[in-house]
Parts: sequence; structure tokens; C-alpha cells
Amino acid sequence: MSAPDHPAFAVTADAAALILRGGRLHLLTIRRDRPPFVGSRALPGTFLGPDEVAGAAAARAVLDKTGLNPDDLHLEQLATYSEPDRDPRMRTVSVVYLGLAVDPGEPTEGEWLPVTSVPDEPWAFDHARIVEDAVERARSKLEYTTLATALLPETFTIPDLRRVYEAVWGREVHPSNFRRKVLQATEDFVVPTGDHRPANANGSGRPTAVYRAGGATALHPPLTRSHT
Amino acid sequence: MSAPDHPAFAVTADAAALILRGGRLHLLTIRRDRPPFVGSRALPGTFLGPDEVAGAAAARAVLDKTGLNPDDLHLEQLATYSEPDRDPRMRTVSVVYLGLAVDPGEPTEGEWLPVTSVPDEPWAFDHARIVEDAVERARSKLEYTTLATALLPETFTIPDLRRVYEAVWGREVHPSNFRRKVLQATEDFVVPTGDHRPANANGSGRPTAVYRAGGATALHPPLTRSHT
DNA sequence: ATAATAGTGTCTGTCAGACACTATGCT
DNA sequence: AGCATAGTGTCTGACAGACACTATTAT
Repeated sequence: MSAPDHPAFAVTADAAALILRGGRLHLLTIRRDRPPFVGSRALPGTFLGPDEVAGAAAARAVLDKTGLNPDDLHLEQLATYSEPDRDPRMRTVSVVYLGLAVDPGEPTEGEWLPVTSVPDEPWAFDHARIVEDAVERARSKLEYTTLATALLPETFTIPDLRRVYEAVWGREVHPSNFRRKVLQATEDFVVPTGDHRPANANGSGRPTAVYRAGGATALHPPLTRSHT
Repeated sequence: MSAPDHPAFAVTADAAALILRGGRLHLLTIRRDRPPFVGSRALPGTFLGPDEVAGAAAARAVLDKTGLNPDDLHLEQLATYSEPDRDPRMRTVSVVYLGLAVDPGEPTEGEWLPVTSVPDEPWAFDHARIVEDAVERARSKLEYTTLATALLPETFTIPDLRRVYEAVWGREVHPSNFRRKVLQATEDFVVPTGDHRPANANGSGRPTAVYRAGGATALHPPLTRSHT
């Protein structure tokens, strides 16, 4: 298939899949069960099939291990890593995707790792760097897109949405100002369903209005995480 | 080299290289001189060498055709395209870079094409879509990064910088407000050299202060192209 | 009543666009 | 003087963070 003028490469699609659990961001990781890097933590990934687009392969890598419904996984391309020595076995180019979903419970293989607890244990390949890139991408995309709703179920409350921002950004967000910006600034970020739900498990607290994600994808103006 | 469990791919690095010429944005294009798509317009690109990182290959593809100095070409990864049928010859994955530089004059091969004049002629492969993605990326990155200086020589004036924004965004920018935001809002976006130069070729007009790019890479707050 | 949380109103400072005005070169 | 362009000052409205206050549930 490959002629002498273009060397052959192995191509993988990997995924940095994030969920919210217990108010903290978690990343899907596996432990490698074969060389190289046996026992090391790694991102789920798969070799690209002969007739497969990279995004589909990345979805496959995540869905195989999580039991998520394909429609509930939001994937977008993060970057491609092509350093010649990044895979000791062979020359491998990895197209990495950022994935966002609602917590589907424990994976069939692997573990949801809190992203704030930086593990001392080493990562396989260059995955430590990729994780950093992925988390930073998620943080910045929350500022100017409606991506946060991908971490929430179909219906949610404004405080739920605020907790997503707090978890991803790792800082508190003022409730009243957040509410104002979400509801007023960007048209169609969220739309009210008319329903309400209890404020918390105890039942205390004023009931909360329920919303769905609107059609907007970009936030104008952005929700800045800069100052304060 | 490739075992049965991972198919082999050809990998290319392509570049959407942009310059400013005559107040308009131009894109480096070539005409294909061999199948497939003989005679069609295409982005410069090259197969990735056996020990070459994709960014280096993209730089090589541009430098080979432009005579640019490597230090004068700003490259950053745009996206990777992996649709199975995008190259009729073989299965090809292309890592595409966005390139920005100062006008180096006519290329040794190819042409600087004004990006506003959408040519009716067809593009090779999926390059038409890639060009759209690249231009949109450039437009949005000018909002929140200091990327615009990559299209200017080492020293430039505030009106020069404004004309970059006008060319890339395709709209006028208010001179006085632009100046205020560049100089006040973001620390170290540009730094004055102390020199001045004539306002225009005629010599008429107040002389202009000269600046260099500062160390900043991100703009806080961003320069919005939204309203008005 | 008190606790807990949602949600509203408002004060104040900053920054946006808009634009009048001044500065400095040339012919 | 008049033209051309750079650069300053300022008005006004929108929006930011901050925070006091009200609303609605439960115990």
C-alpha cells in the first residue's frame, strides 16, 4: 500500500475524557497491561481502523470502557502528537480528542481519576503532557463556548452549571453574577423548562428552576475566569 | 515495521501560510503537478519523514517554496484531517498547521492568493475546507492572543498593527479605541522603540511611533471583533 | 425562629464604542 | 492655509465584581 516515497506510520486516536463527580473533575485513565509502560497510567486509545475517521476511533476507545451512550459523549479534537520517539515500539502519530460526558459510573476497565490529585506515578508515553493540554483546553473553552453543558445531564439548574465552572476552573464563582451573565448576556445558552426541583437532598433551601441547554455554542461575551 | 494489529498510514504535514500584502490577507497555494488533482489548487504539504515531527515537516513545506527564514515563520497546529477517502491514492492522515509570516515576495513555486477572492476553481483533496478552518482560526486567535505581530516585521507602528486586524477580520477598526486597548489593556503586547517614522509614502501626516512585539502571548481582555 | 439555598436589586468602577479635538508632518 | 495622518481627551452606556436583601423550602 505504501510506496517508497512516504514512510508508513501507526496512527492512534486517544481521548482525554472528563466528567464531573462529587463536585470535582475526573479523567478516564487506564493502566497498561502490556508493553511498553506496563502498569503505567495512560489515556484510553486505539489504533485507527483502516476505514475509520479519527473521531470515531476516539469515541470507540471511550465507549468501550465506560458504557456511555454514544450520543452522551461530546468529543472534539484536541491536538496531534507526532514526536518521533514518543512510542518506543514504532513510529506512532496520535490524534487526541477531548471528551466530555455525564458520570456513567465506574468504567468496565480503568478508573475515573480526580484531575486535581496530580499522581506521582508516571504516565505512559507523553500522556502526562497531553492531560495538561486537555485540562487547559477545557478550562479555556468554558470561557467562550457553551461546552459546560456537556458535563451535565439534559436538564440542570443554574447552580449545577455554576458548579461545573467551579470544578473545572478550580475556583469559586459568585452565584448572583454568574446567574446574571448566563441568563442575560448570552442568548440561548440555557432555556427554562418551567420545572423546579428541591435545592438539595435535605429538602431545605428554596427550590431551583430547571433549564435545558439552548442552541448557542459560542458565548458573547465570554465568561472570564481571569481576575478576582 | 507495522504489525497486523495496526494498519499503516501515510502522514502528511500541510500548511495554511498567511501573509499580509497590500492590506489584504494572502494564502500560499500551489498547483498540483501530479495526480491526483493535477492542476488543482492545493496547500503546500509534504509526507512526514521517518524521524521528523509534524511541525518541522510543515515548516519545510513552506520554507521550500517561499525563501522565508525559519525564524520568521510562526507555525501552530491547526487540526488533523483523517477522513478515509480524503486521498484517493491511499489512506492519508494530514496534520495541518497555520502559518503566519511577513510577505517574503513571490514564492519559488506557487502563488500568494488573496483569501477574500474565493476562487471558483476547485481545490485538491479537502483543502477548501481546511482553508476555511485556517482563516477562521486566524480570525479568532487575533482576538485573544498577540498573534497579529507574527504578520508584521520586527518593528511596526500601531496603525500597522491595526491594519493587520482590519485585513484579517475584514472590517474597519476604530483607530483611537484600538490604540487605547493595545497600549493600556494588555501589558507588554507592544513596547515602544522610541523611534518614529513618516506616516505614509507622501511624507504627509504626523510621524508615527515605532513599536516592537512585547513578551505577552495572551490578551486580557481580548480585542473583540463582535459588535458594531 | 433558624438554617439553607435560590434568586433579585443595586452600588460603583472599569471599559466599550463613538467622536470631537489637538499635533505634526507635507505641499 | 490646507491636507493627511497620528494621537489625546471625553462623553455615555454597558457590564464587571461585590454584596445587601428578599424568597421559599425544611426542621
